[in-house]
Amino acid sequence: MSDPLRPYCEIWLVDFEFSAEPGERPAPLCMVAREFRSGRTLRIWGDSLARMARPPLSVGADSLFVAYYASAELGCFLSLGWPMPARVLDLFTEFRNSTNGLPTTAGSSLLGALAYYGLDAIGAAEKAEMRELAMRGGEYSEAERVALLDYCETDVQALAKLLPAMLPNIDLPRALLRGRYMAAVAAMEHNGIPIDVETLNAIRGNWEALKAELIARVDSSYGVFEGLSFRRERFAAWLVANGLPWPRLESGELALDDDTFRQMARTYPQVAPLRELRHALGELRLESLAVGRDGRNRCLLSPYQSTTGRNQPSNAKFVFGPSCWIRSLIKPPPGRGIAYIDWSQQEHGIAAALSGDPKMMAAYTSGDPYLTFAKQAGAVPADATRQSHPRERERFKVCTLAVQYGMGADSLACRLKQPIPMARELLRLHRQTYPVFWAWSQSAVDHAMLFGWLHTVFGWRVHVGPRSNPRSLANFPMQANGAEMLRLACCLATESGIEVIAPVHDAVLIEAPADELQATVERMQAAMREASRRVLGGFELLSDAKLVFSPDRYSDPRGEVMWNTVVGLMGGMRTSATTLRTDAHLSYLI
DNA sequence: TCTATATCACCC
DNA sequence: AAACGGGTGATATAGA
Repeated sequence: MSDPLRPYCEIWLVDFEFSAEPGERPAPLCMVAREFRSGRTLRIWGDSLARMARPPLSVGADSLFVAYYASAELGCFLSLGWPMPARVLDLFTEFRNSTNGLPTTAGSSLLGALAYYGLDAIGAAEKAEMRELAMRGGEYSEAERVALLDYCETDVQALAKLLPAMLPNIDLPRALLRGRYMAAVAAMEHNGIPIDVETLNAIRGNWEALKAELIARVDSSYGVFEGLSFRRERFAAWLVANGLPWPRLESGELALDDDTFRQMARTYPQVAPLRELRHALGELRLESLAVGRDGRNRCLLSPYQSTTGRNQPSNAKFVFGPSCWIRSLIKPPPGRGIAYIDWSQQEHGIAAALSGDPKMMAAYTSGDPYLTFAKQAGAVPADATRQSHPRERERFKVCTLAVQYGMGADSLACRLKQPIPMARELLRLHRQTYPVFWAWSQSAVDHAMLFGWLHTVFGWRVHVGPRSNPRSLANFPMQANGAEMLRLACCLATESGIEVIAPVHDAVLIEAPADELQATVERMQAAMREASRRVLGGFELLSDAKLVFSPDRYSDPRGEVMWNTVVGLMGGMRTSATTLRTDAHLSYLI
């Protein structure tokens, strides 16, 4: 059997220990690197690393860089100003890919992978102790340095055992494509997202007071809060006292979701203020947003974490995690600009191209897939526009999105607020209009059931496990190939020097000097077109770009009202406690 | 008092 | 029996 590693002159197994404060770049403490074949081992403490202009190991295309969760090691490379290795094999990613969809007994950590392959490892307790020592930062005694280097070396030894164990099941060319993305991740994490720290701190500092004030004003006529907490029992008592009926969940508990509140507020307007209060209170999570001393939002992007291979950064730490009004905190520094560029109807385009359905491809290419679907189905005349047939367009749009998620007629009817037969008819029209797509979609589910797995065009795999269902399997080719496309676009862009500062599932955020932003956006869009061609066998997806120049801030239309409300209230609280500015959205509250 | 679970809100 | 894909996280309450 041929050795896939033979083309590589050197194979370096690399691990860093580093400290990582929230929002900061990793600060390397030490590095251990071992050449796999010769066993030659480098053990280098941080101060020596910092003096090296280049890595003390070969990183050219004839060498292989092997790590577990390589974005961490490559982040240390970037902190040290070192070039990225040309060939990266990330065993974390490959372990995820080999177990994806199956229940893991010991997680996807290095220890989990060792356990999975029946390899011995140091104890979890010892590992935790050393991680703590590394995270502590500051000065280290000679004994502590030796202990950290020894510990770092145990992880390299683990790599040395893991590599041969995993190699027979690794498709190396595709693994290298996945590893390549870890370098892009390191670059994006290194860059971070510029944040308006002054406003962030103002909101953080005033939020508790604002919450208490809002509750005090509204709850005086309800008495359903205890401190800052809504109490179900108290609300139930209020309902009884006021003679209001209220929907309940199957479990018998009161239904407290916003939709229920909205519907009930129509019949019983007296609950409307309570609804707005609950809505406003539930809107903020800023305490954990990870912003470094340079005012940039940085956190682990957690590549390959989701089943479909998407990144899965912490919603609490990442500025794109919480509700979208928080994004108004994104603000390019003086002299610079940012752009949010997203593929248009990415999953629809993927479904069209990979299924090869000619009508669906035509619908995508038309620029308005939803209205074109309505035309193809004969529901609107050929000269209809989104102005002339807005209702029909909306119905066919919701239907198109519903199909991507495997929605049934009942749920679609509910979403459309239309009778079930109408939803059934829409779904029937979709099947009738796009028979090639449906055959392709069904064949993916059949393949999964027959073989027990599915994979993307570049080999990201999901196994049929206890959490699989026909809808998630049918959705996998669209979402997972979308993730492939984003990863490739991030690779192409970061490698060509574009400052990509965040990936957002079907979009990227980039930054550039203000006078170069327009040109950089065009280069990014070219990279996104190329990525779509590579994934979709030549089919090009379109993208939209939104540019923001300093001193403006990023803003999402869906969050503008809430942002203005919060900033207005904050301004009022700082200047005068009695002259809070009013806003239509929170008119009940203030 | 701590933890597990259910529910809900938000994102693409 | 359930019927909307992939997620994270806060909160309220029940149970140990």
